[in-house]
Parts: sequence; C-alpha cells; structure tokens
Amino acid sequence: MKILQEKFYARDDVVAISRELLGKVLVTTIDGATTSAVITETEAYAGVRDRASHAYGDRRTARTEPMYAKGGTAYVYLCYGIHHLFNVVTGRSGTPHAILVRAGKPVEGVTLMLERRGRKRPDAALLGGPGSLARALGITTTLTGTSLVDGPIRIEDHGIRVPASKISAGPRVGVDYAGADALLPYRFRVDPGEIQ
DNA sequence: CGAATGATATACT
DNA sequence: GTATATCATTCGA
Repeated sequence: MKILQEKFYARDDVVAISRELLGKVLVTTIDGATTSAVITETEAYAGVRDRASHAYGDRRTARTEPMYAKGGTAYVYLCYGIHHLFNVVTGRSGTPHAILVRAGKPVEGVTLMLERRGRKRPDAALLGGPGSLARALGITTTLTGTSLVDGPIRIEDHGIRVPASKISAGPRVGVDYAGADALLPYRFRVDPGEIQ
C-alpha cells in the first residue's frame, strides 16, 4: 500500500503517467470516512500546447492556478454547473499538465459511495464517468490545490499490474471544441473485468 | 434527444 | 462592475 510520491508525478511525460495511473488506487478520506477505487480510465491534458486543456495558451487564472503547481497536486473544478471533475497535476512547478480521472472500480467504502450517488447496488454507473466518480468519492472543488501526497486525496500502488496489451487508447471525450487536438489519442482505458 | 445548473472567462459599459 | 456565452457531464423522457 505505498502512496505515490512527488517523484512519480513530477515527470514531464503526462501521457506516460496517464497510462501508468491505470490500476492505481484512488483513495479519499472525507470527514473521517475512507472510500477508494481502482482507476480504470484517464485522459491526459498536455499543458499550454493542448487546445483541449484549460491552460492552453498559458491561460493562468484563479481556477487553473493549481495546474501550475508541482506534480502531485489535485485540480478540481465545476463542469456544466453540476459536476465536480478531479484531475491529477503532473510535471514540475510552472508546467500545467493534468490528467482527468474518468472512471474507476470500487474497492473500499462501497456503502458510502452508493449513498452519495443515491444508488442501491454497485454497477458500472457507480464510478463510470468523471462526474460520477468524483461524486462517489466525495471530491468537491473545495479540495482543488490540495496535495496528493499528504492530503485528503491520495493515490496508492496496490501492485495491480495492467499489461500494455489490455490498455486501449483513443480520442478524448467532450472536447470537440479543441479542433485537431480533439483527435489526439490521449484517453486510456482498461476493462474493469481485467482488474483483480 | 435535450434540459439542468452555476462558476468562470471574456467582452463589454 | 455588469452582461453573456460557454462548458473535460449526467440523467431522464
């Protein structure tokens, strides 16, 4: 159960880190209650040169400020006025790379996750989609800018191995506005059935 | 298929 | 300071 340290996040290759996050375990402790899930889907947002990124063109604002922090910082923002989306900031300080965590497979605190989502039984919809995942894990915008190393959100390595052959890559979701960058294969997914 | 729903960025006065 | 368009989505008809 080792918590990923700053060294893991500080690297420059956000796309490589996106692949490596598959199979890692996202853990939150909110109000003393812990919930966790294996990450099964991620999307890379490659800083200032990626039209789909909030930091495209070096747009540094109050909202995007956490993206410019050092790797291992949480970036959470409100989307469509309803959904809190959780991202992992990578790269060194000043490099606004981030990874959107889109889906997961429940591990710990399933009852609480069902309660937060207003559902009866665990199924693909419980943690399927970035808004649903954040909701189930209790992640809100108040946690943006917090540390993933010693904060309420962290990511652990449980030794789950995801072979490269089981990872599918494709274009990102909901970023049609990004022109040619919308076609980049920056979305990575592993079939939840492949996770032990 | 389309409404919901509010913070945020940007362009105005 | 005020106005308005725009979302890295979800759920229900």
